[in-house]
Amino acid sequence: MPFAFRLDCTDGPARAGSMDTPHGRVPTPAFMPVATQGSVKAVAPDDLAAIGAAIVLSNTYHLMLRPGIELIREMGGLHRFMGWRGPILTDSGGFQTLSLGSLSHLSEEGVTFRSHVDGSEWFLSPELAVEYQEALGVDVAMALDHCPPYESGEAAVREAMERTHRWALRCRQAHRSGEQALFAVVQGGVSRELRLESAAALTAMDFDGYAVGGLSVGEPKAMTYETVSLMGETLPADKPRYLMGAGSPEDLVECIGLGMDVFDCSLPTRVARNGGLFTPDGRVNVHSAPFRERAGPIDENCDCYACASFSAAYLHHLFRAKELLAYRLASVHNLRFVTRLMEEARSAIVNGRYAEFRDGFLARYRATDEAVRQSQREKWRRRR
RNA sequence: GGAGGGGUGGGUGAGCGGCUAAUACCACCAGACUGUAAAUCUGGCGCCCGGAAGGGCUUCGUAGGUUCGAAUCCUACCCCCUCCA
Repeated sequence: MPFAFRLDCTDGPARAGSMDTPHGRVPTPAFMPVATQGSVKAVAPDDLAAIGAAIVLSNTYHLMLRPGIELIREMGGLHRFMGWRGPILTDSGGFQTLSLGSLSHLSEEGVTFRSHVDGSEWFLSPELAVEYQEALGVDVAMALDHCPPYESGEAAVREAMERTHRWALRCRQAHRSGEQALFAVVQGGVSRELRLESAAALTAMDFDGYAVGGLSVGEPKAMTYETVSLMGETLPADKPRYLMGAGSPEDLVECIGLGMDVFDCSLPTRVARNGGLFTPDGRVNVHSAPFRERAGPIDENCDCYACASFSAAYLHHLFRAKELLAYRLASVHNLRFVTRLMEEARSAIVNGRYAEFRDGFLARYRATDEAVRQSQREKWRRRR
C-alpha cells in the first residue's frame, strides 16, 4: 500500500487525519516515540504496542555508523531487525549536523563527519540519505536538511535554508521507492520571511509530507509557537505536517492547536529515565523524597502498565536502587501519557472542542506546576 | 600478657604544622533535559546572618600541652583492629 494522507476533519487550525503506510495506519495527531538506534530506549516493541504507539522514529545517522545500513538490509530491513511491525519514520541525520557540530563539516555536496563511536570519517549526502533509508525499508524517509543552531545570524540561517532546499530537490530526484514516503524539512529559523520562502520552495517540489525543522533548539517559546502557527497556516492542507523535535505535553497540545499532525521527541523517554514523569498536574520527579511512601500510582487516572500495576513508592524505590525496571516503567508511563494525549486531542478535534480541551489541559498542567514551584521556593526560603 | 596498626563531617576514605570548614566517592536535597554521543549533566550538602559577594561561630575519639598558628607534633586516658602467647 502506497503512502497516503487523509484529512478527516478540522477544528480551527487543529486537524484530525490519518496516514496510511505500508506497515499500517497512523491516526493523527500522532506522537512518534524515538528509537534512535533501532530501539526505543528501555522499552520493547510489545510495550509500544500496549502503549498504543502507532509509529516510531529511528535515525539513519546512528544506524549507518552502527550496525551499518548494509547489515540491516541483509537482516531483512529495519522492521524485521528491530522486531517492530508498525510504521517507521527515519530521520535523515540532518539534525546531527547540528548536535554533533564539532565533529562535522558541511559542504554543498554533503556533510563529512567523524563517528562519535570510533572516530572514523564518514560522509552523508542527500542521495546517500535517500539510498540508506530505502535500504532500511522504512515507511517514511526524511530529506537531508541542514539545521542551524538558534544563535546563528540571519545570513547563516538563510544559507542553511537554501542548502536545505537544494538538498531536498536532490533527495526528491534520488528517491525511487513508490511505497516509501518522502518528507521535506522546512527551515528558516524564527524568521517569518524565511519560513514562508522555505515552505513555498519545498511545497513546489511536491513531497508526501512537510516537516517543520529547526525549532526547539533553544529559541524562546513564544517564537516557537509563532513559527509553528505560521507553518500551520501555510503548509498544504492535504499533506501531513510534522513538527520535529517537539514533545513536551504543553508543546504537543499547543502545536496540535496550531495545525501540526505528527511529532517526535526524545524528551518523554529521556526525562523518564531520569525519574521525570508526566501527570495531568504537571511533571513530577518520582526520584524525589515526597514519593518515598506514596502508596497510590503516579497518576490515578493513567491506564499505563506502570500505573495499573505499581505504586509510586515502588517506582521511587526502583529509581533509588537503580533497578533497570525503573527505566522501563517510567518510559512506558510517559509514552502512554503523550500517546493518550494524542488520542484525546483527536477526539476533541472530531467533536469540535479542541480549544476547550487544550485550555483545560494547559491550565491544569501548568497551574500545578507553578504551585509546586511556588511551594519549593517557599521551602527554600524557610530553610535559609 | 606481648608486638603492631588505627580512631576525620550520614557512610567509605584522603590529608599528617599555615594554602583546610577540611580532597574524592557514595548517600542525601534540588535543578536541567524537546528530529537522544545522555540509565546523563549541573548545583547544594557543619551551624547562624546574607540574594550574592562575604561575615560570624563550632569541628577531625576525650582531656591537657607545644607553637604566632594543630586534623596534622607531644602527654595521658577511652575505644577499635591484626598478629603472637
